[in-house]
Amino acid sequence: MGRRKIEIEMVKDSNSRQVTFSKRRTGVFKKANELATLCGVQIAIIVFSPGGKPFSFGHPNVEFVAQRFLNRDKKPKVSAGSLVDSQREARLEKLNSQLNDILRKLHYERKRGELLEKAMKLKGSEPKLIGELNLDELRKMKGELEELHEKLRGRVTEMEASSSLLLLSKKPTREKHQ
Amino acid sequence: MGRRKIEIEMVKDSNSRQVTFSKRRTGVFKKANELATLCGVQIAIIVFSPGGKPFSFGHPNVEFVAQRFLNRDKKPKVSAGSLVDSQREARLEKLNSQLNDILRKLHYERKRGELLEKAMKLKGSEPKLIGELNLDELRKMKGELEELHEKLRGRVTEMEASSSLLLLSKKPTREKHQ
DNA sequence: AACTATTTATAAGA
DNA sequence: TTCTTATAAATAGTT
Repeated sequence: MGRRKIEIEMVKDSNSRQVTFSKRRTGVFKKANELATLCGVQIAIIVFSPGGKPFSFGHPNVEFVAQRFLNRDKKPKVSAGSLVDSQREARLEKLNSQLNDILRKLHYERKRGELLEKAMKLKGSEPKLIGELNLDELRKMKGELEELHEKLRGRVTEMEASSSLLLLSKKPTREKHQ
Repeated sequence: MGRRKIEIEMVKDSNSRQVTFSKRRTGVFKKANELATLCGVQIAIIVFSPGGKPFSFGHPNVEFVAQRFLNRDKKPKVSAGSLVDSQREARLEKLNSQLNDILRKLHYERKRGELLEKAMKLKGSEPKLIGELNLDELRKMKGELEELHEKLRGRVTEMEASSSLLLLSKKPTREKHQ
């Protein structure tokens, strides 16, 4: 986005990397702040510099957002007893349920993959199918591949959101950074 | 950044606000991903939409970054709570670990399925493409597929490593009753 | 979801 | 680190 286009891959020179980090961290935090303000939403960011120093940004603050994230599907408990105990039980139940659900989906996807592969082989076995792909098709395919890869991270994140919560919920904290 | 400059203040119209949120959330996550890749650093973002739905992004994943952040000034604990507590922690961690593992596999399978499907469509779509083999183009395509696969594989490995580190670094901790 | 006119972010350079 | 500036990228308003 500057004098030249750069590839999004690890900057090799250590000094340049630190410079890039500083500039872009500022950029990301600024964008996050704008998002929070424009849309009236809560957001939290935690990032470690190449040197391992933690930076964070939160609107209204990291703790608050993290707590909301944690508590998003908890039911208010009134009883005395051990709140922690019941929360743990709930977490376990939820994890178990998620696990089973995911396992079913995994099984389904594997089957589907197998079937598709077989179908592919059938098609591919015809010598004639190895054909001249025109440039348009190739470009399209390339674009789709890139798009897929782009989407990958988001998907992973979505699916992991729930489990990450459980880990987060284990400790209260403090923060102050940036 | 568009047709007009806007003030950074809450967007009044609810629908526009949701649209702005979607666009900018994508932008922030993309920037975060670029930062992580360019600088080889860890970052995590949690944000709630105007409708209250949670979104998150993490490199390598939210829980890992969060743990690193939360543990950054913790001292090793010697004593612990009851046996029951630690048993529960163990169960919880094991489940979490399993869940993450399965999620990775599921994600991989889904991606694979999508790719196969796309390849199928390409092959099946244009009969007249079936002709002479253009080696250059085929090689290019093969290369891209391999690259994608490599990236997927790297991602999985990375996450597995993080997962292990996470488990190693964790200490059973007591939650505070609030 | 797509499309562009503009505004922003930022890579290099100082 | 901070500033400058040429260019790449993000996105506001529109379709």
